[in-house]
Amino acid sequence: MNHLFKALSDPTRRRILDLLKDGEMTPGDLYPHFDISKPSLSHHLSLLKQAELVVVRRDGKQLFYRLNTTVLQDLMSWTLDFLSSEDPT
Amino acid sequence: MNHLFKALSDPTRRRILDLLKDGEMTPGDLYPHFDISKPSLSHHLSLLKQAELVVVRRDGKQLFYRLNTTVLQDLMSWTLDFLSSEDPT
DNA sequence: GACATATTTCGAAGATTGTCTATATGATCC
DNA sequence: GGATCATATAGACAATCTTCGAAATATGTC
Repeated sequence: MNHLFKALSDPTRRRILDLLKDGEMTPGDLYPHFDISKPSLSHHLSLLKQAELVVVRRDGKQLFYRLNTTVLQDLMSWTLDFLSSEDPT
Repeated sequence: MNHLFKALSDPTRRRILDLLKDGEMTPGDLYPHFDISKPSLSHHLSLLKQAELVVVRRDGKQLFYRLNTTVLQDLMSWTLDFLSSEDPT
């Protein structure tokens, strides 16, 4: 769970996730959307992968990153747990 | 939104929120649950307040911190946005 | 006003993070 | 096998974050 929150705490990484909403993308596709170097982008993708927010597949030379919504469901549960515990004192 | 994610990215702060689920608490109440100094705890509370995850009221010498679930509803919306955009290609 | 209690703010040390350039890996093509 | 393209890893540096002890603020009591 800590990996997840750490991964989400950076704006660049959240923007990556936003872009992946429309379907899988390669680092090469993502790169022009950011003002950072390719290694930096790669590093962000690595953290997202560690947090299991994305999954990767390889096709030839390219890697395709795709959203993994499983962990986001965990985030939903985590959040709901607070909303349901609200004490209307 | 960035303040929110940054605030949630620390385990100590998430634990504070957990403790506040059962109702409002003072820094003095929270302190024995952690292995950090009072200034550190105070700092975490300050970040949670900045992120609007908690609200504070004073009664005499004591400050009472309480969960503010409004922002957590925003987090829910943010998360749901991903789950609904899942593309079953 | 002097003192005690509850909590925060200040200033600095150490750890973690984001970024870069340079180099390495993996896959394809000739 | 060598060249090339796509991407990752290594190592270094600056910025940010967490933490602390010391000092400051706010409230209440005598």
